[in-house]
Order: sequence, then structure tokens, then C-alpha cells
Amino acid sequence: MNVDKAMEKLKEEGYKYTDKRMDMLQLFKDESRYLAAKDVLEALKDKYKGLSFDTIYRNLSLFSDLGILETTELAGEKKFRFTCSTDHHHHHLICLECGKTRHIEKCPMDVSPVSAEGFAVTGHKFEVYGYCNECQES
Amino acid sequence: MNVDKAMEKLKEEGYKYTDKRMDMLQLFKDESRYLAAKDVLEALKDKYKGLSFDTIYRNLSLFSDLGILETTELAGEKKFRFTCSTDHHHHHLICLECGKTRHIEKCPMDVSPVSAEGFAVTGHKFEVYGYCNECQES
DNA sequence: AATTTTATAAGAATGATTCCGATTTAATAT
DNA sequence: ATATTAAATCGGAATCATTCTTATAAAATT
Repeated sequence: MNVDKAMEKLKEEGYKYTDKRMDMLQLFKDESRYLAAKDVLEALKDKYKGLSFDTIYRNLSLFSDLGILETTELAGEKKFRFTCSTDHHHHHLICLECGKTRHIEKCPMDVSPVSAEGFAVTGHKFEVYGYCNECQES
Repeated sequence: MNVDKAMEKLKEEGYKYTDKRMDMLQLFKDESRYLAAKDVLEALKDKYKGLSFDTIYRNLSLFSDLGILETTELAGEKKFRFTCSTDHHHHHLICLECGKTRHIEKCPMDVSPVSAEGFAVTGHKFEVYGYCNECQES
């Protein structure tokens, strides 16, 4: 997934092109890590004075619905990142400080699937937490 | 972990015995599933008119600090359950409807540990979601 | 350029959680 | 048993993330 593909997808689905959407996507592309709504606002508020949380949240949610962004919930906040270009299902190692990630290739559900009698499994979450190189120093 | 052991632990640590704490613990024992603060309030409000969220949250947090309750975050809410009596590290299959759980014995970090150059791993989360027998019917 | 539809701003509303000051209660000392 | 002290609780205000509402603005279409 990249910015152009994402904008194309928006168009296909009948959504409008706006500079704010473009810039939000570019931000996620540049940062390639998990960001919270307030991070996005912080990054764009200089360019767009009066930019509202509503706009941020509405677009984050839209992008997420269209598969442009991946989402997780961490420390009581929803966090978003550009969907990884690798197509196959995978998980992340996540820096608790800055949100930077590394891929985890092996999915535990492939390695040893979890199931239980009478229990209908619908999903799973596997995340490993820690601190990346840079964040360990501060 | 059980109610008596938990009350003992409270005593050891210099916390006071109160009926509300006792009843909260008994509730978790009886239910043996993940409950949110509001579930606890709901269950106890008849017996204790005017029971406040502050009391619930303060005690949930205390119990959690003392290792009496396990905690997870699900659908934007903190959820708590009595710490499983099995001592060893394990994970859960969780019913998204009622919070009931099953054990997952194999920890993915044992089966195939995740690590990365320069990344200091501090923790992980593995949860499998679905619907239990009873909740599938409704 | 006019019309239609979607996007946005600004702020109010919501829901979960935490904080605060005053009061009550459990444990301890008398 | 009573007085003292420290912790627990109440009730409501404050906070934080998120969603909703209504009026306005901007993009796409005619």
C-alpha cells in the first residue's frame, strides 16, 4: 500500500479528493509507525489551522474501513499505521515509546492453531512489546 | 487464587478489610470471567446503594496491582478476571459476548520466541476471540 | 456557472476513567 | 469499650479519547 494507491482507492469508492486526506496519508507513509489521532492532529495543525479532531477521526476510520490503514488498541488509545505492503497475514513487534514496528512473520495460529470444543473462533491478537534502538537511549 | 487467599494478601499488605472488597472478590470468583467496572457496579449496587465508580476502580486497580486480578483491554474497556489458579504463564480464548474464557496452554513466545536486533522486548499479548457455546445461540 | 453531494469546523455530547474534598469506617491504641 | 489514626468511601467534578450534530465550505458533476 502506498499513497497513490490509497488515493486511487478513495476515488474508486466514490470518496472525494482533499488535501487533508492526501496529507494524512503522506504522514503515515513517511512515519511508517503507529500513530494516535492526536499525533496526526499535531503533525498537521500548522498547515491547517483549525483542523478538527472530527476530521481526523472520520478519515482514520474511513481509511481503516478501506484497508488503507491497520489499527490496534494500545494503552487505551486507538493507533493506526499504513497497511504493510507485504500481503500475507502477519503480526508486529511494537515500540511502546514511538510506535515503530518490526514484522513478526510467524503467526501463532499457523504454528499451533487454537481451538476449543463449542467455541467459535473469530479472531486473534498477537503483539510483542518493547523499546526500539532509538527509544532505549532516552 | 481464591477469595480467602486474596483477603489474606490484602491484610498482609496492610490494606483494610471491607465488605465491599469481599463482595467484589466473591463476584469475580463466582463469575470467573472478564468483567468491566460497570458490570461490578451493576452486580453490587442493590446491596450497596450509592456505591461509587471511584470505589470500584480503586479496588480493581489495587487487586490488579497485588496480582489478585488479571486484566486486559477489550473494546475500549478495561476488563478484569480472577487470576487463574494455574500458576504457569498462559493465555486465553475470550468470548466477546460474555467474557468467559478458556485456557491456551501453549505460549507463542515459548513455541517460537520473537526477538529482533536492538529491540528490547518487555512483554507480549496473545488473545484469541470468539463466542462461547451459550453466546452463539443468542 | 449552477447543482448536488461529500467534507469540514466548532463545539456539544458521550463513555470510561480519574481526581478531589468531605465524611465515614476499620484497625489500633488507650 | 472508647478515642485515635489512617485508610476507604461518596458524590460529583474533571479529564481524556472518541463520536455526534448542525451549519458552512469545498469537490465533483451537470
